[in-house]
Amino acid sequence: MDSRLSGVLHVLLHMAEHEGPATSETLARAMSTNPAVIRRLMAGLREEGYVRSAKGHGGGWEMARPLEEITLADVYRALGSPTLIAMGNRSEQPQCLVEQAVNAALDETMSAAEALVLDRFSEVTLASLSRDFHARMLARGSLSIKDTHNGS
Amino acid sequence: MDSRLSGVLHVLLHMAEHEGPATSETLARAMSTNPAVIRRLMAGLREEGYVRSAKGHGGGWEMARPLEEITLADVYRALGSPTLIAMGNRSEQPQCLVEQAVNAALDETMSAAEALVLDRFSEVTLASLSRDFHARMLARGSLSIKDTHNGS
DNA sequence: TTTTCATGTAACTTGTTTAGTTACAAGATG
DNA sequence: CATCTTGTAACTAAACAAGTTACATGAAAA
Repeated sequence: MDSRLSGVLHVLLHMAEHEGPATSETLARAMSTNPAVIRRLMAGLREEGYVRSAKGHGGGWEMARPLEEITLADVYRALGSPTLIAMGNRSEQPQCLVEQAVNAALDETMSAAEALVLDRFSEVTLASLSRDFHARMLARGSLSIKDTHNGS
Repeated sequence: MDSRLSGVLHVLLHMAEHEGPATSETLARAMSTNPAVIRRLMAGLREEGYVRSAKGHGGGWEMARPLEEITLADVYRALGSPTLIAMGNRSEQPQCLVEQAVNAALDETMSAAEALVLDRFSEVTLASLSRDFHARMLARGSLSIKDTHNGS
């Protein structure tokens, strides 16, 4: 199952907590994955201007805009709007009228579900996710993000 | 992409139009696929009692209940409730509080979308799909289902 | 200027899932 | 008993995300 959105949000919040630029290496360790995966995930966000990257000493990744100004819908689009719905039609543009009727019914429902998701995404900012994270940290009694992960 | 629901609905409506039992062979031709695919698709529906199958001469597939009594939700469940949403979490039960916050936000949205789909499915019967199909047939001026497919 | 660090990106491998295919056993009808 | 049809397992093919490896590019430090 596609976990790119989940992954990239995780990365972004870690970045936001990080003092100064965070390298792909650092982020990859926090996510138990590979630096190249981080770079691949972030490519679209960089192009859209949500994050910045720099090469060489002291380089790495930084937020380029405030968390308040970035919604989940922005992040989702920056990933290339990957498929949300797992069920599709057997064929688009079928000649068979039976299949047309089936497609019409399913399309209507799936479009509504997709619209619902995008609506909600557009109403959640990275800042609100960050607030939720800090609330969880208080609830647990952790003082730093470093206490909060052991590889995951 | 998973097109089993689309496929099985297509099969069911063809079956409903068919005089007497329809063989897997016949249905497979109408769907441009293989008889074994039809049998595999229908296995769950047979177990749930929505369709009947018979071996030997004059055998094949028939509806076991009126179209009016079968909803898309019934069919969906008979398929084993395959995944509706294509995006998931990187890991369930993460230790990382960042990931917990991300998961919570995504889960909430995805659950809502899934509930919306299932709600709609439960309100659409095979009979209503069939009515839509017949309306399309009238609109096109076809007199028989046989005019409506050339392999699809 | 040379070394080191870090990103950018392509290519390949792996794992998972659906669809399609083949083959054949089991059972029902003529 | 011959034929038809389902039931099911096993295999292949195609698609796709994720992980991995490798190396070119470019920036900072020594």
